[in-house]
Amino acid sequence: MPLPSSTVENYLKTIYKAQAAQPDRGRLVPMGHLAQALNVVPGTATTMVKALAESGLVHYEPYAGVRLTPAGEKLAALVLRRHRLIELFLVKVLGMSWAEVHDEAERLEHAASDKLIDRIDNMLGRPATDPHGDPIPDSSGSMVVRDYQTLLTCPLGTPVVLTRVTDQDAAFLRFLEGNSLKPGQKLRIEARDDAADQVVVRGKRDAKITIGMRAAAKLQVAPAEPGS
Amino acid sequence: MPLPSSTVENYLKTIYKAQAAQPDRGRLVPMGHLAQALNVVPGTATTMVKALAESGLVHYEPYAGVRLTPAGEKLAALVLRRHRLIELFLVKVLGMSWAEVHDEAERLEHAASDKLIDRIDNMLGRPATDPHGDPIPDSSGSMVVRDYQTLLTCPLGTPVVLTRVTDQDAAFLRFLEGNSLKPGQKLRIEARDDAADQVVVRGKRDAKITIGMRAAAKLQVAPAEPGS
DNA sequence: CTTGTTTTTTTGACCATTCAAAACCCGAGC
DNA sequence: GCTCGGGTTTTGAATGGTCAAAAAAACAAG
Repeated sequence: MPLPSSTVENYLKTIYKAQAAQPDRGRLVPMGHLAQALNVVPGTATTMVKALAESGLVHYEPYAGVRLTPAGEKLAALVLRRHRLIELFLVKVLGMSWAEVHDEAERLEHAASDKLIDRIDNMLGRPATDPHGDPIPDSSGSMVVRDYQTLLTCPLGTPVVLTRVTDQDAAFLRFLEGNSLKPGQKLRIEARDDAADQVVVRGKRDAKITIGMRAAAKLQVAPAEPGS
Repeated sequence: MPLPSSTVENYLKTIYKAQAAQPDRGRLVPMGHLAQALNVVPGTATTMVKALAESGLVHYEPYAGVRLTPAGEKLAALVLRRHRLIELFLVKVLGMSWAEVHDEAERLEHAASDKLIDRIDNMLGRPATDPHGDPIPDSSGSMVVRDYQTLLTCPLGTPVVLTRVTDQDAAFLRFLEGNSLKPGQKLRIEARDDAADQVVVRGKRDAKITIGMRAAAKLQVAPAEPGS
């Protein structure tokens, strides 16, 4: 009943993201994974998750893992909503860099009221995605999840649009920014070489950028609209 | 050494404001007053204040009270800075009402980084006061404290400008807003009647507003600039 | 199966913050 | 000076979140 502490919000958010990241979205998230993502020892995660289960926010199976209940999922989505709207706001309105907004939003997301969030949402024109291309849940906690290809899986040669970057690491984002690799950017894959761990893309003004496969997997793309 | 928790920040801020509110700015703030302002029982305040004294942020005299050290004063001023810049930002940029920004800022002030605050400060043009007319400390923690008259003490008849409202109560602020009593508004005191507990003010477009003396004491004014 | 490794849970402890209530101090008035 | 009462401090306990390390369960082979 009482409003969730920021710790609880962080647990829910982390479980949510872990669930979304694994292939089968309904599978249990192992405790170890959760603990690592939250930077706590496994025992701490166990304790906390049991409390969350107590309040009906997660389903917990000892020695197996944890999964959000519908209630927990909604709460997590609202935290994500706050986080992503704040990120976009910081970039669009305050002119902050793509790379530095994550940490800021990480703290502000627990302090911003629904009223403030709604005002921000409104001011930004009810956006669908944040600066990284991550979808923003609406105020009821539902969002449109789209499955994209990555630079590893998309077809060679055909034009695509960068839609989403699934890594918030500041250094990585700065690298991308330096190469104009931001959501919305049109690209074409020139070559992929497994052995050399290379993906070669043509980006802005046909600039050639070569990245490794692990990085390429973090860049999601959609087929380019023909009419643009 | 570690960054202060929001609890610590709140204690410092409250002591700061209590010191500023009492006639002799260097006097000790009694524990009871502090506890009441923070909504904790006196014993809690004692415990916390002893810890603050331990870390050199306050000077504490048992059974007498507490006062900020220079270090504590600086920290408190920076919290106030964050609070007031956030309030002004919410009003100016997000179009929120004067009356509702206080609570929001109360939480955000503990989550906003220096970088963000500086960006806000910059965007607002390094303002000197917040929406209530409270002065905003600069990034080094110093601010210009000006002593104003109040509607109780200012001369009758002569034009004055409302400069500061020393009460954050939302209902009170809504009342003021409804009567165009916001900082910057030109006023003239028409009459004061101790017995009737009345102060009669001519405000915007000569509208006549009558308020009680306790309220009048919360409205600070400066002599109106002749050239306007 | 039994052994060894990995993961998870349990246990006991700690820190920050808080309250309730008992004990204490101190200045006002007699 | 003594006493009373209000403010203050102490004490003991609770809560939320955490860790370290011991114990237990699950898993993967041989």
